[in-house]
Formats: sequence, structure tokens, C-alpha cells
Amino acid sequence: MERKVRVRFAPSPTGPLHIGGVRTALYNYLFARQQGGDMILRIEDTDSQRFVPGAEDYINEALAWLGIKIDEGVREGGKYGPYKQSERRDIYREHVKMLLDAGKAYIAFDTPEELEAARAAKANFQYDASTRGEMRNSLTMPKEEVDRLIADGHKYVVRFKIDSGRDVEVNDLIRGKVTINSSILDDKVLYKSADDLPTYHLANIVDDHLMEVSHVIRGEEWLPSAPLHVLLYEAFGWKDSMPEFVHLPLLLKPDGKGKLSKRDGDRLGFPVFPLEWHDPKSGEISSGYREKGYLPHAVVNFLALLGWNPGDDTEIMSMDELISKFSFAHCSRSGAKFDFEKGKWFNHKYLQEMPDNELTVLYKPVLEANGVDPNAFDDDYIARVISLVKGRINFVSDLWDQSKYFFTEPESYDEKAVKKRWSAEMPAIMKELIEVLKGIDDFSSAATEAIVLGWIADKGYHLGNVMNAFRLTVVGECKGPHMFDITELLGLDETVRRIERGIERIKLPE
RNA sequence: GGCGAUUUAGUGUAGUGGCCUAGCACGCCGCCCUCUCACGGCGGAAACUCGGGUUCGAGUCCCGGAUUCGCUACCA
Repeated sequence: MERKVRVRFAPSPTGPLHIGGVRTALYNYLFARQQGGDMILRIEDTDSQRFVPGAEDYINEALAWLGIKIDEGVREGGKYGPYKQSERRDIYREHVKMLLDAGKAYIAFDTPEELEAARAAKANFQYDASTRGEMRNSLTMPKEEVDRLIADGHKYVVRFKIDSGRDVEVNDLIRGKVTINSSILDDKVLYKSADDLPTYHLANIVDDHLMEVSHVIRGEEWLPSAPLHVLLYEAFGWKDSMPEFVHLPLLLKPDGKGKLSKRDGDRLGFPVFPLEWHDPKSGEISSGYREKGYLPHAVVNFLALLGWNPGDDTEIMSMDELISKFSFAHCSRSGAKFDFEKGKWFNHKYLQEMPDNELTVLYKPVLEANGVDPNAFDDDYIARVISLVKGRINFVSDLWDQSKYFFTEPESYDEKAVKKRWSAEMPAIMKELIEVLKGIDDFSSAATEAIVLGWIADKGYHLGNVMNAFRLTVVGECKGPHMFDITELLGLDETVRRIERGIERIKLPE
């Protein structure tokens, strides 16, 4: 009971780390930190067929970006290594032998073709207690033949011998007791001689035991095989030190049905990966939250709340707050549809809290990408621009659309606005405005506003029409912050230049 | 098909038998603010899967149906 909390995140390097996997990692991390425990990163590369180069680096980089710190792992080291399953072959071989010697497992020679034939012949074929007596394995064949086959280099697998008709209980920390009858379990393959590697199930149990994992926190897709895992702990005689199980609800597609998948991102236009991923084989690029302009904290906060809540209405929480408030009792049991809009809102919130000088750093590459040399402007100028428009952005990249007129004069004028606000007398009024502006000593927002508004009132002009025409010449469209905040930043010369240019270029509607 | 899990507004969720004429947030709509677009403030529409029970009383407990999801590989 008092044992140290040790959790593990155990992804397979078969591609980029999926956002659902990120959430699993996050919950592991939150729990470990809260309990003063250890967070292990184990690479489960027991499927040599599906190995993808670069995937492991991707996992490390993604977790680092999100602030999920690993205590033990391939890079971090630790006393329980190696942390990559392909480097633990000896350990697995030894444990497979233990099971074989104890009669809890057996060797099977059935080829994939033979298994396929068996499945085709029998509607619900399952390699289990009811059928293993008819298959080619060490239970049906004389020992000499088994030895000869192995000596001749025939490929075989080791299967777990599961007794039928037993109710196996799994205690899940968020779902309670789950019972499954062992008859529905098949004799799972534990080890493949072809590549001298165990399958997930065996490696998982052996590693969790040897690494003294206290809590197995993983996705719900593992719930059906949890009883098998319990049986394996029993077979090894490790039942007493078996970890606690926690099966997290899945992240579902926002629209239709099923688990959130790689394709959904492309289809619905939002990332399902933390970082952009370049597929080494197909060359295909999948978008990532980082590259889309998400702040790592926003992603973490958003993900934390997909399947868990703090028990009150708090939504914006720092990593430390998440750590202190996290609990399995407040995890939901059903899958959560991925709500991309809410994700944007979190990013918006975090962007608002970010100091302008930090946003300035992030904005410069965006400016550059839009053909503006950021070095042509003071950092202070950029920061002031940002402070004026940041309330309306969800991403750093939105800053461009909201503030480009601070960096480059309008190239065109919004048609609808022209139609509504530009009229025959406007050029003359704008010329008057230029003179008014030129007569102002203090071009600050408040002073300019007082003078210009006074002039409009004296002349009896229509405030909305004049101001919007003014805005049209300076901004190019009728949007943006307070007009005189814009002109203060732009300065008298630039403001006048733009009005002149507007007078020249804006054509009367019709 | 079998097995398991699951079920509160469009979405994420609060709710642990009376405090629920069901709260919060995203999204949506409206109003206010206002030179514009946003932001912000205020307000609105919108939900307990169905049927039986138990109980003085059920969103909350029990049974059954339905739903959705997952698993059912020599993948994890």
C-alpha cells in the first residue's frame, strides 16, 4: 500500500505521437507529480514490422515541448533500464522460459495460413482451451518432434495457456470492478521466434513488474485485455505486487463516430498531433499544434479537461494547479468528442495573458513570412501594436490579419466599406482633415481625438461617415481598434500620406 | 456476431436521493458599449436515452431495452 508511485507512458514508435497519447502521458505525469512519484518513458518497439524511424525522437520532442518531464527513460537513464523493449530480449526470453517450464505456456507451430484456414472453417474460431488440442503445438505433439522442429529452424510462437471458465476480476480506479470470463480470452501469443521478440502483453507485464510500476494508466482500448494481464501476473506469481489499473476514456472524432484518428485532422482542418510530422516514407506532412501557433500550456490545459475536471468551475489552470487538483475520481468514464473550438479558446486565453514583449518575439517570424522586415520596426512599436489588437486573436498568426496596416499601407480598399462610407464630398472633407491633423502639436490619441471630433462637430459633419472614411484611407477597411490609437502609432506623416493616397485611389462607388 | 465499457443542451462537463424550476464553459443568437470590426458586460435558445421498479421523494439507487465506443491479430 505504501509503495512508491511509479507510472509509465509506453508508446510504440510506429508514427507520430497522437494527441490522445499525449493526454495519456499528461495524466500519467500529473498523477506522478502529485504523488511525488516517478514518470517512466518506455519505448515499446516489439513490432519490428511497424517501426518508423524518427518516431522516438518525435515522442521525446513532443513531451518536452508540452512540459511533460520524464524521470526515467532511454534518454534520462535510470536503474530499471534498458527502457527500450527491443533491448530487453534476454529478459523476455528468460521469462517466457519460466512460463514454459511451469506449464503455463506452450509452443505453437501453426503458420499464419493454417490459422487463417482454421478461422475460415469455423465461424468463431478462437485459439483456446477448446481448440488448442487440434492445433500443431507442444501440447499435441511429442516432445521429440517439437525439439526437432525448433532445431530445424521452424518458426514458432509461445502461447499463454488460459484455463477456461474462470471469472477474472480487474479493479479499475475509475470504473470499479470489471469481470470477464476467461473463456472468451484466447491463448494469446506471448513471443514470436521469428523476430525473437515478445508481444505487447508479455513485455508489458514483465516490464511493469521489473520496473516496479505502481499504476498502469492507459487508454480504454486496453480494458478488454486487462483480465489477460491479471492472469499473466498470476502465472508469474506476481499477483501481490500487481499495479493498479486505470483505463482512460478515449478521445473521439468531433463529428462522426469512432476514435480520433490521423485522418480526422486533415479532414476537419485541425491538428491531431502535437508537432508537425513529416512521414519519412510517404513524405506526407501532418500538421501539429506547435506549428499551428498553439502555446504548449494551452494544449496541456485543454487536454487535461477532456475527460477530467477539477470538481469545480475552474478552467484555466497552470501545470502546477493541474498537478495538485488531478484525481481519478473526477475522470469521466465515457469517451470525449474532441472539441477543436474550445481548444482555440484556450489558446486565446493564454495569448491574452502573455506579455506583449514575448508576443513580439513570436510575431516577428510571422511578419517576415508576410514580406515585412521586422527589423525595420522597433520592438516597442511592434509590442504596442500587439497590445492594441491581441484581444481579437486566437493564434499568433492571426496578428497579421489584425495588424498588417501598422506595417504596410493598404493595397486596396474594402469594397463594401467604400460603398457605404465614401461619397462625392469625401475627398474634400479628407483634405480638410489633413489640414486639421497638420495643425496638431500633440499627436497623442486623446489630444488628436479631441481636436478631430471638435472639428467634425463644428462643421456639422456626420461623425460615422467621416470617421469611417478616415479609417478606410488608413486601414483599408472598416475594422480595427480605436482610430486615434492607430494614428498615434502611425504618426502624423504616415497618417497624412495614407489619407492622400486614399483620396487618389478610392473610386466613388457605382 | 461475442465480450466489455458507456449514456446530462451541438460540444466538454458539474451533479454521489430532497439545496435541480439541472450549474459552468465553448459555440450560437440578441442587447449594451462604440467612428468600424473585435474585446468586454448583460441576456437568451438549448440537456437528465427509453421503459419498468425501489422510495414520502430519483438526473442521482435497482432491473430490462436502446445508444455510442472499444476489443475480438504472430499491432500496440
